Amino acid sequence: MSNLIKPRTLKGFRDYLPEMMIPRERLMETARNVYRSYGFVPIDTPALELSEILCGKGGEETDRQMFRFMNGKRDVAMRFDLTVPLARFAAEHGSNLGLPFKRYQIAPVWRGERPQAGRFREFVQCDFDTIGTTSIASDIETGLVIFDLMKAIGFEKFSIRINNRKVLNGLLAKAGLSEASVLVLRALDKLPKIGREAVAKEMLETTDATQQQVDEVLKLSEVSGTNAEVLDQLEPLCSGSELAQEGLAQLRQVITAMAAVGVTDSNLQVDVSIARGLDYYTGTIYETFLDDLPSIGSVCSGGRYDNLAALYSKQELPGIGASLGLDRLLAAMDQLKMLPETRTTASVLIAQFSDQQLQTYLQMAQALRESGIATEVFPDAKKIAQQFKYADRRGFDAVLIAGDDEIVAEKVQVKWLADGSQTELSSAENYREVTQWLASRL
RNA sequence: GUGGCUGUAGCUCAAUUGGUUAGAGUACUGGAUUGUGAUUCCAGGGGUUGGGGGUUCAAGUCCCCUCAGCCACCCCA
Repeated sequence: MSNLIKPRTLKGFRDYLPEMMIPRERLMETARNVYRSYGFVPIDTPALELSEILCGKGGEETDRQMFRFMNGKRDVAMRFDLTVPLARFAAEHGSNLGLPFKRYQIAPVWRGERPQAGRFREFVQCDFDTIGTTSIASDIETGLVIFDLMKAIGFEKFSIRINNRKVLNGLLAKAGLSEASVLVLRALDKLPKIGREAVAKEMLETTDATQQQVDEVLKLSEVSGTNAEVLDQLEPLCSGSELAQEGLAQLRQVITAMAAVGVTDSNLQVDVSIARGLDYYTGTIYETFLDDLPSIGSVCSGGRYDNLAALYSKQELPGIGASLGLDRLLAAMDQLKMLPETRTTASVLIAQFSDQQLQTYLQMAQALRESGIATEVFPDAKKIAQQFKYADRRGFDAVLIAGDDEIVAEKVQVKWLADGSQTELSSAENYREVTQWLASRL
């Protein structure tokens, strides 16, 4: 009869072991560095907010499936994204921020959705947004940040899909389908997945559109080819709609500018079917898929919005931003076996021969750390074979060996684990030779 | 939130038509090898078969509930 509590985590919530957490922290650092390289500044906001802030006046939280509960008499909820809190933040601190304002925020969010591969109830988003400007330069920059981010993480084969809501909205208006735009776009979004026929069927079933109107919209499904070709094919479709033409021109500008900086068709594709994302997107929209694992979904999406803080402020706040799904990306990298099996944060292990020499080892370790080399001293004077095994399993780069013989001779043996080579170096001058040798190879 | 599939050592999997003390590989710990890691050999620890209930002389195998994972919706990172 056991009254122990069974240790377990809630559905969609997970623990992160070192082999997962080490690359996870590295990803966050990479994102941070890329954002900073464009001048984005960090902010943070609370995990918990008043429900009315997160779901608006009507309290229509049905879609978002957020974690919501009463805290005494307060109706509160956990944030489900970082964009809504940014809107509140901007409205609250607007006058102090100065515009344009570029911020990044790397933080966990919570959604009560049913989990699946790459979909969790708690996951970290890495958001970056530029608010207070409608310039197309921000649209371009957003695409470049996504590109840099993916490259910096180590991806070559990825596709940033780009579209413009104005093209879509213009064409819908032209076809007389503005009323049903949400439903029509939702169906259109499934085009690559379920095909033209199924999309047409869904549109006819969920809206009161006529066959003719549906055919009109689905002319979009016929465009194909390179970005230049797609843009040219869209030209006649957009004629007659000022809005659509404006969107098309913006699309062209972004594509051209990104190409000028080296982002080519292999990583950036115009995709007229992408429409999703929150309802508030009004211009350029981005989604990013991994060519080797498209089923995991978009790992980085975003877009332009006209008025972010409409719920909280009378001041109009246009902007554009996107969000990297860190945990989804990590799940994808895990599936693609892209994660190193490193289980150490130090690169050098100092073997311990006898506890009599512990001080020597500590001094040695300190000397290495002072030159920026993360070093671990093995805690027990165990058999040397076991200490090597430990170093090998954890993924250390090198083992330092200093037994009585070496210490007397003022020498240190450095064994490089990758190739098994061993070098004897002097321990004089506070291990200068050792630190230099290591620094040159790490 | 709706519908479906799955669940056996840390991991990958076994276990005749329900039939005795649930096995193997690998990983882990120690030894062979008292100063050298991916080889070899030996030994050891680790499972109330996700949890609970039911049917049966007998359940890892069948039924129900629950929890978790996965898939399709929904939605989205």
